[in-house]
Amino acid sequence: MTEPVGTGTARSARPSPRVAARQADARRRILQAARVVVAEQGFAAAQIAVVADMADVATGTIYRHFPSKASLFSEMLRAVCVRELEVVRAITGEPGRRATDRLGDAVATFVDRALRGEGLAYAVIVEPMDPEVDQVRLDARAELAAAFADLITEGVEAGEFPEQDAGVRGAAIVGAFLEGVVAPLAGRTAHAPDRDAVSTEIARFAQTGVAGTPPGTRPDIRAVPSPTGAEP
Amino acid sequence: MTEPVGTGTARSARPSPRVAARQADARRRILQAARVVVAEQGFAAAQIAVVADMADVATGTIYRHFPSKASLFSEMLRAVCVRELEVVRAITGEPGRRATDRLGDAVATFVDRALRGEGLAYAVIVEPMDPEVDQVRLDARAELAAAFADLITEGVEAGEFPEQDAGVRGAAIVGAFLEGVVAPLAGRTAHAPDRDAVSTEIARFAQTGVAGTPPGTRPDIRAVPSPTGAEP
DNA sequence: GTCACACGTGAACCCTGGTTCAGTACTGAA
DNA sequence: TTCAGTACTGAACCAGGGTTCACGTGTGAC
Repeated sequence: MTEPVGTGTARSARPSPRVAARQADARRRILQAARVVVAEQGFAAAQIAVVADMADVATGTIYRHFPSKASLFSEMLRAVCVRELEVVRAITGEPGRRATDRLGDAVATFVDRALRGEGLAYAVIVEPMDPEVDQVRLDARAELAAAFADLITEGVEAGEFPEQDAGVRGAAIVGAFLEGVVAPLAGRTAHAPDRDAVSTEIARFAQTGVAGTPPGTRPDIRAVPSPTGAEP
Repeated sequence: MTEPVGTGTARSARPSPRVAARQADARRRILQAARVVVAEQGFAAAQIAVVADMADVATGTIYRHFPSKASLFSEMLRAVCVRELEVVRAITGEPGRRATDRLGDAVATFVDRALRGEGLAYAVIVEPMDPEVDQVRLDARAELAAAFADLITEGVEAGEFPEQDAGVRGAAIVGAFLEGVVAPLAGRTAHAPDRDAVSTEIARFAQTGVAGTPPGTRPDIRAVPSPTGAEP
Protein backbone atom coordinates (compact mmCIF):
# COMPACT_ATOMS: atom_id res chain seq x y z
CA MET A 1 0.00 0.00 0.00
CA THR A 2 1.04 3.58 -0.49
CA GLU A 3 -0.09 5.72 2.40
CA PRO A 4 -3.35 5.41 4.23
CA VAL A 5 -5.72 8.15 3.18
CA GLY A 6 -5.49 11.29 5.22
CA THR A 7 -1.80 11.53 6.00
CA GLY A 8 -1.29 14.94 4.53
CA THR A 9 1.46 16.89 6.27
CA ALA A 10 1.85 20.41 4.95
CA ARG A 11 -0.94 22.71 3.85
CA SER A 12 -3.90 20.66 4.87
CA ALA A 13 -3.07 18.22 7.62
CA ARG A 14 -6.71 17.20 7.53
CA PRO A 15 -8.34 16.56 4.19
CA SER A 16 -10.78 19.30 3.39
CA PRO A 17 -14.45 18.48 3.93
CA ARG A 18 -15.14 18.21 0.24
CA VAL A 19 -12.31 15.75 -0.27
CA ALA A 20 -13.16 13.85 2.86
CA ALA A 21 -16.70 13.45 1.66
CA ARG A 22 -15.58 12.20 -1.72
CA GLN A 23 -13.26 9.74 -0.04
CA ALA A 24 -15.90 8.48 2.31
CA ASP A 25 -18.18 8.05 -0.63
CA ALA A 26 -15.62 6.11 -2.60
CA ARG A 27 -14.98 3.86 0.37
CA ARG A 28 -18.66 3.19 0.67
CA ARG A 29 -18.97 2.48 -3.02
CA ILE A 30 -16.07 0.06 -2.86
CA LEU A 31 -17.55 -1.91 0.01
CA GLN A 32 -20.90 -1.89 -1.67
CA ALA A 33 -19.39 -3.11 -4.92
CA ALA A 34 -17.57 -5.85 -3.09
CA ARG A 35 -20.85 -6.98 -1.64
CA VAL A 36 -22.67 -6.93 -4.91
CA VAL A 37 -19.93 -8.82 -6.68
CA VAL A 38 -19.89 -11.51 -4.05
CA ALA A 39 -23.66 -11.74 -4.00
CA GLU A 40 -23.88 -12.04 -7.75
CA GLN A 41 -20.79 -14.02 -8.64
CA GLY A 42 -19.48 -15.43 -5.42
CA PHE A 43 -16.07 -15.01 -3.87
CA ALA A 44 -14.49 -16.89 -6.70
CA ALA A 45 -15.16 -14.05 -9.10
CA ALA A 46 -14.35 -11.36 -6.63
CA GLN A 47 -11.25 -9.83 -8.16
CA ILE A 48 -9.98 -6.43 -7.27
CA ALA A 49 -10.28 -5.32 -10.87
CA VAL A 50 -13.95 -6.28 -10.96
CA VAL A 51 -14.74 -4.50 -7.74
CA ALA A 52 -12.85 -1.43 -8.84
CA ASP A 53 -14.71 -1.40 -12.08
CA MET A 54 -18.09 -1.67 -10.44
CA ALA A 55 -17.23 0.98 -7.88
CA ASP A 56 -16.00 3.30 -10.62
CA VAL A 57 -12.54 3.69 -9.25
CA ALA A 58 -9.13 2.52 -10.37
CA THR A 59 -7.61 -0.57 -8.84
CA GLY A 60 -4.99 1.54 -7.17
CA THR A 61 -7.66 3.56 -5.42
CA ILE A 62 -8.86 0.52 -3.59
CA TYR A 63 -5.46 0.24 -1.98
CA ARG A 64 -5.86 3.77 -0.74
CA HIS A 65 -8.76 2.63 1.37
CA PHE A 66 -7.88 -0.95 2.22
CA PRO A 67 -4.46 -2.41 2.81
CA SER A 68 -5.23 -5.58 0.93
CA LYS A 69 -7.86 -7.54 -0.84
CA ALA A 70 -8.37 -9.78 2.16
CA SER A 71 -9.00 -6.84 4.44
CA LEU A 72 -11.51 -5.33 2.07
CA PHE A 73 -13.55 -8.48 1.95
CA SER A 74 -13.15 -9.12 5.63
CA GLU A 75 -14.58 -5.76 6.41
CA MET A 76 -17.45 -6.25 4.03
CA LEU A 77 -18.21 -9.64 5.44
CA ARG A 78 -17.91 -8.48 9.01
CA ALA A 79 -20.43 -5.75 8.42
CA VAL A 80 -22.88 -8.20 6.97
CA CYS A 81 -22.40 -10.65 9.82
CA VAL A 82 -22.67 -8.02 12.50
CA ARG A 83 -25.96 -6.89 11.09
CA GLU A 84 -27.38 -10.41 11.08
CA LEU A 85 -26.08 -11.08 14.54
CA GLU A 86 -27.79 -7.96 15.80
CA VAL A 87 -31.05 -9.07 14.35
CA VAL A 88 -30.75 -12.45 16.01
CA ARG A 89 -29.69 -11.07 19.35
CA ALA A 90 -32.54 -8.62 19.29
CA ILE A 91 -34.92 -11.52 19.16
CA THR A 92 -33.17 -13.93 21.49
CA GLY A 93 -32.79 -11.14 24.01
CA GLU A 94 -36.38 -9.91 23.97
CA PRO A 95 -37.44 -9.80 27.60
CA GLY A 96 -40.65 -11.27 28.89
CA ARG A 97 -41.16 -13.99 26.31
CA ARG A 98 -40.76 -17.71 26.64
CA ALA A 99 -37.33 -18.90 25.55
CA THR A 100 -39.04 -21.41 23.32
CA ASP A 101 -40.78 -18.73 21.34
CA ARG A 102 -37.74 -16.54 21.06
CA LEU A 103 -35.75 -19.48 19.83
CA GLY A 104 -38.24 -20.31 17.13
CA ASP A 105 -38.58 -16.75 15.93
CA ALA A 106 -34.86 -16.12 15.90
CA VAL A 107 -34.19 -19.17 13.78
CA ALA A 108 -37.06 -18.51 11.42
CA THR A 109 -36.04 -14.92 11.02
CA PHE A 110 -32.47 -15.73 10.24
CA VAL A 111 -33.39 -18.31 7.67
CA ASP A 112 -35.97 -16.09 6.09
CA ARG A 113 -33.57 -13.20 5.75
CA ALA A 114 -30.83 -15.39 4.41
CA LEU A 115 -33.07 -16.92 1.81
CA ARG A 116 -33.99 -13.48 0.59
CA GLY A 117 -30.37 -12.54 0.28
CA GLU A 118 -29.70 -15.57 -1.89
CA GLY A 119 -26.22 -15.32 -3.29
CA LEU A 120 -24.73 -13.36 -0.49
CA ALA A 121 -25.92 -15.80 2.10
CA TYR A 122 -24.53 -18.69 0.16
CA ALA A 123 -21.12 -17.10 -0.22
CA VAL A 124 -21.05 -15.94 3.34
CA ILE A 125 -21.94 -19.29 4.72
CA VAL A 126 -19.94 -21.69 2.66
CA GLU A 127 -17.74 -20.23 -0.03
CA PRO A 128 -14.26 -19.63 1.19
CA MET A 129 -11.63 -17.32 -0.09
CA ASP A 130 -8.76 -16.57 2.22
CA PRO A 131 -7.80 -17.41 5.79
CA GLU A 132 -8.29 -13.87 6.98
CA VAL A 133 -11.77 -13.75 5.52
CA ASP A 134 -12.63 -17.20 6.74
CA GLN A 135 -11.79 -16.13 10.23
CA VAL A 136 -14.53 -13.57 10.11
CA ARG A 137 -16.95 -16.23 9.08
CA LEU A 138 -15.89 -18.51 11.89
CA ASP A 139 -16.12 -15.76 14.45
CA ALA A 140 -19.58 -14.93 13.29
CA ARG A 141 -20.65 -18.53 13.63
CA ALA A 142 -19.20 -18.68 17.07
CA GLU A 143 -21.06 -15.57 18.11
CA LEU A 144 -24.29 -16.86 16.70
CA ALA A 145 -23.78 -20.09 18.57
CA ALA A 146 -23.08 -18.13 21.71
CA ALA A 147 -26.29 -16.19 21.30
CA PHE A 148 -28.27 -19.39 21.14
CA ALA A 149 -26.30 -20.96 23.92
CA ASP A 150 -27.20 -18.05 26.15
CA LEU A 151 -30.81 -18.44 25.28
CA ILE A 152 -30.68 -22.14 26.04
CA THR A 153 -29.05 -21.54 29.37
CA GLU A 154 -31.83 -19.15 30.21
CA GLY A 155 -34.45 -21.63 29.18
CA VAL A 156 -32.89 -24.36 31.25
CA GLU A 157 -32.66 -22.14 34.28
CA ALA A 158 -36.26 -21.14 33.84
CA GLY A 159 -37.16 -24.80 33.85
CA GLU A 160 -38.53 -24.47 30.35
CA PHE A 161 -35.96 -26.81 28.78
CA PRO A 162 -34.57 -30.05 30.14
CA GLU A 163 -30.97 -30.13 31.33
CA GLN A 164 -28.51 -30.01 28.40
CA ASP A 165 -25.16 -28.74 27.19
CA ALA A 166 -25.98 -25.26 26.01
CA GLY A 167 -22.69 -24.75 24.15
CA VAL A 168 -22.98 -27.83 22.03
CA ARG A 169 -26.64 -27.40 21.28
CA GLY A 170 -26.19 -23.74 20.46
CA ALA A 171 -23.64 -24.72 17.85
CA ALA A 172 -25.88 -27.50 16.61
CA ILE A 173 -28.73 -25.06 16.09
CA VAL A 174 -26.52 -22.75 14.11
CA GLY A 175 -25.34 -25.62 11.99
CA ALA A 176 -28.86 -26.81 11.46
CA PHE A 177 -30.17 -23.58 10.13
CA LEU A 178 -27.12 -22.65 8.12
CA GLU A 179 -27.33 -25.95 6.35
CA GLY A 180 -31.02 -25.40 5.99
CA VAL A 181 -30.28 -22.20 4.18
CA VAL A 182 -27.56 -23.59 1.99
CA ALA A 183 -29.33 -26.73 0.90
CA PRO A 184 -32.16 -24.94 -0.91
CA LEU A 185 -29.77 -22.40 -2.38
CA ALA A 186 -27.56 -25.16 -3.70
CA GLY A 187 -30.58 -26.46 -5.52
CA ARG A 188 -30.96 -29.56 -3.41
CA THR A 189 -34.24 -30.32 -1.60
CA ALA A 190 -37.36 -31.65 -3.18
CA HIS A 191 -39.62 -28.66 -3.73
CA ALA A 192 -38.47 -25.25 -4.80
CA PRO A 193 -37.34 -23.26 -1.80
CA ASP A 194 -40.47 -21.88 -0.20
CA ARG A 195 -39.10 -19.40 2.27
CA ASP A 196 -41.90 -19.62 4.73
CA ALA A 197 -42.12 -23.37 4.76
CA VAL A 198 -38.40 -23.85 5.09
CA SER A 199 -37.87 -21.32 7.82
CA THR A 200 -40.77 -22.64 9.83
CA GLU A 201 -39.68 -26.21 9.46
CA ILE A 202 -36.17 -25.50 10.59
CA ALA A 203 -37.38 -23.40 13.45
CA ARG A 204 -39.61 -26.19 14.66
CA PHE A 205 -36.76 -28.62 14.44
CA ALA A 206 -34.55 -26.40 16.56
CA GLN A 207 -37.32 -25.68 19.01
CA THR A 208 -38.22 -29.28 19.44
CA GLY A 209 -34.61 -30.35 19.66
CA VAL A 210 -34.00 -28.07 22.58
CA ALA A 211 -37.32 -27.70 24.28
CA GLY A 212 -39.20 -30.79 23.24
CA THR A 213 -39.65 -33.92 25.23
CA PRO A 214 -37.18 -36.55 24.12
CA PRO A 215 -38.78 -39.56 22.51
CA GLY A 216 -39.39 -42.53 24.75
CA THR A 217 -35.80 -43.38 24.98
CA ARG A 218 -33.72 -46.45 25.11
CA PRO A 219 -31.25 -44.86 27.52
CA ASP A 220 -27.97 -45.30 25.69
CA ILE A 221 -27.09 -43.68 22.44
CA ARG A 222 -23.78 -45.03 21.42
CA ALA A 223 -21.32 -44.38 18.68
CA VAL A 224 -20.99 -47.67 16.89
CA PRO A 225 -17.32 -48.38 17.32
CA SER A 226 -15.47 -48.76 14.07
CA PRO A 227 -11.85 -48.18 13.18
CA THR A 228 -11.23 -44.73 11.74
CA GLY A 229 -8.53 -46.28 9.63
CA ALA A 230 -5.84 -44.19 8.02
CA GLU A 231 -5.75 -46.58 5.14
CA PRO A 232 -5.57 -45.44 1.50
CA MET B 1 -0.30 -33.82 -18.56
CA THR B 2 1.84 -36.00 -20.74
CA GLU B 3 0.10 -39.26 -21.43
CA PRO B 4 -1.98 -41.20 -19.00
CA VAL B 5 -0.08 -44.13 -17.61
CA GLY B 6 -0.36 -47.30 -19.60
CA THR B 7 -0.57 -46.08 -23.16
CA GLY B 8 2.33 -48.03 -24.45
CA THR B 9 1.97 -48.89 -28.11
CA ALA B 10 4.82 -50.98 -29.39
CA ARG B 11 6.58 -53.69 -27.44
CA SER B 12 4.42 -53.82 -24.38
CA ALA B 13 0.91 -52.54 -24.97
CA ARG B 14 0.12 -53.44 -21.40
CA PRO B 15 2.53 -52.45 -18.66
CA SER B 16 4.25 -55.50 -17.24
CA PRO B 17 2.98 -56.72 -13.88
CA ARG B 18 6.02 -55.46 -12.07
CA VAL B 19 5.62 -51.98 -13.50
CA ALA B 20 1.88 -51.99 -12.99
CA ALA B 21 2.36 -52.86 -9.37
CA ARG B 22 4.86 -50.10 -8.90
CA GLN B 23 2.48 -47.64 -10.51
CA ALA B 24 -0.45 -48.70 -8.43
CA ASP B 25 1.68 -48.35 -5.38
CA ALA B 26 2.77 -44.87 -6.33
CA ARG B 27 -0.79 -43.86 -6.95
CA ARG B 28 -1.78 -45.15 -3.55
CA ARG B 29 1.11 -43.35 -1.90
CA ILE B 30 0.17 -40.12 -3.60
CA LEU B 31 -3.44 -40.27 -2.45
CA GLN B 32 -2.32 -41.23 0.99
CA ALA B 33 0.14 -38.36 1.10
CA ALA B 34 -2.53 -35.96 -0.04
CA ARG B 35 -4.69 -37.09 2.81
CA VAL B 36 -1.99 -36.77 5.40
CA VAL B 37 -1.00 -33.35 4.23
CA VAL B 38 -4.56 -32.11 4.37
CA ALA B 39 -5.12 -33.68 7.76
CA GLU B 40 -1.99 -32.16 9.19
CA GLN B 41 -1.77 -28.83 7.47
CA GLY B 42 -5.11 -28.24 5.85
CA PHE B 43 -5.92 -27.57 2.25
CA ALA B 44 -4.14 -24.28 2.40
CA ALA B 45 -0.77 -25.97 2.68
CA ALA B 46 -1.61 -28.69 0.24
CA GLN B 47 0.79 -27.96 -2.57
CA ILE B 48 1.70 -30.45 -5.21
CA ALA B 49 5.34 -30.17 -4.26
CA VAL B 50 4.58 -31.06 -0.67
CA VAL B 51 2.48 -34.05 -1.59
CA ALA B 52 5.09 -35.25 -4.06
CA ASP B 53 7.74 -34.94 -1.45
CA MET B 54 5.80 -36.90 1.12
CA ALA B 55 4.88 -39.58 -1.38
CA ASP B 56 8.49 -39.88 -2.50
CA VAL B 57 7.84 -39.11 -6.10
CA ALA B 58 8.65 -36.18 -8.34
CA THR B 59 6.04 -33.54 -8.98
CA GLY B 60 5.84 -34.63 -12.58
CA THR B 61 4.93 -38.12 -11.53
CA ILE B 62 1.80 -36.88 -9.88
CA TYR B 63 0.65 -35.65 -13.25
CA ARG B 64 1.16 -39.11 -14.60
CA HIS B 65 -1.57 -40.33 -12.27
CA PHE B 66 -3.88 -37.35 -11.95
CA PRO B 67 -4.71 -34.80 -14.61
CA SER B 68 -4.62 -31.92 -12.18
CA LYS B 69 -4.25 -30.92 -8.61
CA ALA B 70 -7.98 -30.44 -8.23
CA SER B 71 -8.70 -33.92 -9.46
CA LEU B 72 -6.17 -35.45 -7.10
CA PHE B 73 -7.75 -33.80 -4.12
CA SER B 74 -11.25 -34.46 -5.35
CA GLU B 75 -10.54 -38.11 -5.57
CA MET B 76 -8.98 -38.19 -2.16
CA LEU B 77 -11.87 -36.32 -0.66
CA ARG B 78 -14.45 -38.42 -2.43
CA ALA B 79 -12.94 -41.57 -1.04
CA VAL B 80 -13.06 -40.21 2.47
CA CYS B 81 -16.64 -39.06 2.08
CA VAL B 82 -17.81 -42.29 0.54
CA ARG B 83 -16.40 -44.19 3.45
CA GLU B 84 -18.17 -42.01 5.98
CA LEU B 85 -21.37 -42.17 4.06
CA GLU B 86 -21.22 -45.93 4.03
CA VAL B 87 -20.80 -46.03 7.75
CA VAL B 88 -23.78 -43.78 8.22
CA ARG B 89 -25.97 -45.63 5.78
CA ALA B 90 -25.08 -48.91 7.40
CA ILE B 91 -26.59 -47.63 10.60
CA THR B 92 -29.57 -45.74 9.24
CA GLY B 93 -30.44 -48.74 7.14
CA GLU B 94 -30.20 -51.38 9.82
CA PRO B 95 -33.44 -53.30 9.62
CA GLY B 96 -35.61 -54.08 12.60
CA ARG B 97 -34.67 -51.19 14.81
CA ARG B 98 -36.64 -48.11 15.73
CA ALA B 99 -35.88 -45.17 13.49
CA THR B 100 -35.25 -43.11 16.60
CA ASP B 101 -32.45 -45.36 17.73
CA ARG B 102 -30.86 -45.60 14.33
CA LEU B 103 -30.94 -41.85 14.04
CA GLY B 104 -29.23 -41.34 17.34
CA ASP B 105 -26.57 -43.92 16.69
CA ALA B 106 -25.83 -42.68 13.21
CA VAL B 107 -25.32 -39.14 14.38
CA ALA B 108 -23.26 -40.14 17.38
CA THR B 109 -21.11 -42.40 15.26
CA PHE B 110 -20.42 -39.79 12.66
CA VAL B 111 -19.46 -37.20 15.20
CA ASP B 112 -17.32 -39.60 17.12
CA ARG B 113 -15.42 -40.69 14.05
CA ALA B 114 -14.98 -37.15 12.85
CA LEU B 115 -13.63 -36.00 16.18
CA ARG B 116 -11.05 -38.76 16.08
CA GLY B 117 -9.97 -37.70 12.63
CA GLU B 118 -9.40 -34.15 13.84
CA GLY B 119 -7.68 -32.22 11.10
CA LEU B 120 -9.09 -34.15 8.24
CA ALA B 121 -12.62 -33.69 9.41
CA TYR B 122 -12.10 -30.01 9.82
CA ALA B 123 -10.66 -29.57 6.36
CA VAL B 124 -13.24 -31.79 4.80
CA ILE B 125 -16.11 -30.01 6.40
CA VAL B 126 -15.19 -26.39 6.13
CA GLU B 127 -11.91 -25.56 4.47
CA PRO B 128 -12.34 -24.86 0.83
CA MET B 129 -9.86 -25.05 -1.96
CA ASP B 130 -11.25 -25.16 -5.44
CA PRO B 131 -14.67 -25.35 -7.05
CA GLU B 132 -14.12 -28.87 -8.28
CA VAL B 133 -13.16 -30.05 -4.83
CA ASP B 134 -15.92 -28.12 -3.15
CA GLN B 135 -18.40 -29.86 -5.34
CA VAL B 136 -17.41 -33.17 -3.84
CA ARG B 137 -17.99 -31.77 -0.42
CA LEU B 138 -21.40 -30.47 -1.37
CA ASP B 139 -22.40 -33.74 -2.96
CA ALA B 140 -21.38 -35.59 0.14
CA ARG B 141 -23.46 -33.31 2.29
CA ALA B 142 -26.41 -33.79 0.02
CA GLU B 143 -26.07 -37.54 0.21
CA LEU B 144 -25.77 -37.49 3.95
CA ALA B 145 -28.85 -35.32 4.13
CA ALA B 146 -30.63 -37.75 1.85
CA ALA B 147 -29.72 -40.65 4.08
CA PHE B 148 -31.26 -38.94 7.05
CA ALA B 149 -34.23 -37.78 5.06
CA ASP B 150 -34.92 -41.37 4.10
CA LEU B 151 -34.73 -42.41 7.68
CA ILE B 152 -37.09 -39.66 8.70
CA THR B 153 -39.57 -40.62 6.05
CA GLU B 154 -39.47 -44.15 7.35
CA GLY B 155 -40.00 -42.99 10.89
CA VAL B 156 -42.93 -40.83 9.89
CA GLU B 157 -44.53 -43.63 7.96
CA ALA B 158 -44.06 -45.94 10.88
CA GLY B 159 -45.88 -43.43 13.04
CA GLU B 160 -42.80 -43.03 15.16
CA PHE B 161 -42.22 -39.37 14.25
CA PRO B 162 -44.78 -36.62 13.81
CA GLU B 163 -45.51 -35.33 10.32
CA GLN B 164 -42.61 -33.20 9.00
CA ASP B 165 -40.61 -32.21 5.94
CA ALA B 166 -38.02 -34.95 5.72
CA GLY B 167 -35.82 -33.16 3.22
CA VAL B 168 -35.43 -30.01 5.24
CA ARG B 169 -34.95 -31.80 8.53
CA GLY B 170 -32.46 -34.20 7.03
CA ALA B 171 -30.36 -31.27 5.94
CA ALA B 172 -30.80 -29.64 9.32
CA ILE B 173 -29.50 -32.72 11.07
CA VAL B 174 -26.46 -32.81 8.87
CA GLY B 175 -25.81 -29.16 9.52
CA ALA B 176 -26.27 -29.65 13.22
CA PHE B 177 -23.73 -32.39 13.58
CA LEU B 178 -21.20 -30.96 11.15
CA GLU B 179 -21.22 -27.75 13.10
CA GLY B 180 -21.03 -29.77 16.24
CA VAL B 181 -17.87 -31.34 14.95
CA VAL B 182 -16.31 -28.15 13.73
CA ALA B 183 -16.99 -26.03 16.77
CA PRO B 184 -14.89 -28.10 19.17
CA LEU B 185 -12.15 -28.49 16.57
CA ALA B 186 -12.03 -24.77 16.06
CA GLY B 187 -11.38 -24.45 19.75
CA ARG B 188 -14.72 -22.93 20.59
CA THR B 189 -17.01 -24.51 23.20
CA ALA B 190 -16.58 -24.35 26.91
CA HIS B 191 -14.95 -27.59 27.93
CA ALA B 192 -12.27 -29.40 25.99
CA PRO B 193 -13.89 -31.56 23.36
CA ASP B 194 -14.94 -34.73 25.12
CA ARG B 195 -15.82 -37.00 22.24
CA ASP B 196 -18.39 -39.02 24.06
CA ALA B 197 -20.17 -36.13 25.62
CA VAL B 198 -20.29 -34.14 22.43
CA SER B 199 -21.46 -36.93 20.21
CA THR B 200 -24.15 -37.96 22.64
CA GLU B 201 -25.36 -34.44 23.11
CA ILE B 202 -25.66 -33.79 19.41
CA ALA B 203 -27.32 -37.11 18.84
CA ARG B 204 -29.91 -36.36 21.47
CA PHE B 205 -30.55 -32.99 19.93
CA ALA B 206 -31.15 -34.52 16.53
CA GLN B 207 -33.26 -37.30 17.97
CA THR B 208 -35.40 -34.99 19.96
CA GLY B 209 -35.73 -32.52 17.12
CA VAL B 210 -37.15 -35.16 14.86
CA ALA B 211 -38.83 -37.64 17.14
CA GLY B 212 -39.55 -35.64 20.25
CA THR B 213 -42.81 -34.08 21.20
CA PRO B 214 -42.81 -30.40 20.34
CA PRO B 215 -42.96 -28.12 23.33
CA GLY B 216 -46.37 -26.80 24.28
CA THR B 217 -46.58 -24.54 21.34
CA ARG B 218 -47.96 -21.17 20.61
CA PRO B 219 -49.06 -22.19 17.14
CA ASP B 220 -47.30 -19.64 14.98
CA ILE B 221 -43.62 -19.35 14.59
CA ARG B 222 -42.97 -16.35 12.48
CA ALA B 223 -39.99 -14.72 10.92
CA VAL B 224 -39.91 -11.25 12.36
CA PRO B 225 -40.21 -9.15 9.24
CA SER B 226 -37.34 -6.77 8.73
CA PRO B 227 -35.89 -5.26 5.61
CA THR B 228 -32.95 -7.23 4.26
CA GLY B 229 -31.55 -3.97 3.05
CA ALA B 230 -28.90 -3.86 0.38
CA GLU B 231 -27.45 -0.79 2.00
CA PRO B 232 -23.74 -0.25 2.52
C1' DG C 1 23.92 -58.68 -23.67
C1' DT C 2 21.60 -55.31 -26.25
C1' DC C 3 18.36 -52.05 -27.43
C1' DA C 4 13.85 -49.73 -28.01
C1' DC C 5 10.75 -47.78 -25.48
C1' DA C 6 8.08 -46.04 -21.69
C1' DC C 7 8.60 -44.46 -16.96
C1' DG C 8 10.16 -41.18 -13.65
C1' DT C 9 12.41 -36.79 -12.89
C1' DG C 10 12.59 -31.92 -11.42
C1' DA C 11 14.08 -27.55 -13.14
C1' DA C 12 12.04 -24.20 -15.90
C1' DC C 13 7.93 -22.19 -17.70
C1' DC C 14 3.95 -19.38 -17.51
C1' DC C 15 -0.41 -17.74 -16.10
C1' DT C 16 -3.20 -15.49 -12.81
C1' DG C 17 -4.22 -11.82 -10.26
C1' DG C 18 -2.77 -8.95 -6.20
C1' DT C 19 0.07 -5.04 -5.49
C1' DT C 20 2.88 -1.06 -6.65
C1' DC C 21 4.27 3.51 -8.26
C1' DA C 22 5.49 7.06 -11.64
C1' DG C 23 2.75 10.09 -13.79
C1' DT C 24 -1.51 13.20 -14.12
C1' DA C 25 -5.42 15.79 -12.44
C1' DC C 26 -7.40 18.09 -8.66
C1' DT C 27 -7.80 20.99 -4.76
C1' DG C 28 -7.65 25.09 -2.14
C1' DA C 29 -4.64 28.57 0.24
C1' DA C 30 -2.04 32.53 -0.92
C1' DT D 1 -3.90 32.95 -11.04
C1' DT D 2 -0.40 30.32 -9.22
C1' DC D 3 1.46 26.49 -7.06
C1' DA D 4 2.45 23.09 -3.38
C1' DG D 5 0.82 19.13 -2.24
C1' DT D 6 -2.42 15.42 -2.28
C1' DA D 7 -5.59 12.08 -4.49
C1' DC D 8 -6.45 9.19 -8.45
C1' DT D 9 -5.02 6.43 -12.21
C1' DG D 10 -3.94 2.07 -14.54
C1' DA D 11 -0.20 -0.08 -16.87
C1' DA D 12 3.62 -2.66 -15.34
C1' DC D 13 5.55 -5.52 -11.91
C1' DC D 14 6.11 -9.65 -9.31
C1' DA D 15 5.30 -13.83 -6.61
C1' DG D 16 3.33 -18.17 -5.95
C1' DG D 17 2.52 -22.33 -7.41
C1' DG D 18 0.39 -25.50 -10.92
C1' DT D 19 1.88 -27.60 -15.07
C1' DT D 20 5.03 -29.04 -18.66
C1' DC D 21 8.66 -31.45 -21.12
C1' DA D 22 13.51 -32.58 -22.52
C1' DC D 23 16.24 -35.71 -20.44
C1' DG D 24 18.30 -39.88 -17.81
C1' DT D 25 17.05 -44.47 -16.16
C1' DG D 26 14.89 -48.95 -15.69
C1' DT D 27 12.55 -52.67 -17.98
C1' DG D 28 11.96 -56.71 -20.51
C1' DA D 29 11.67 -58.78 -25.32
C1' DC D 30 14.92 -60.60 -28.46
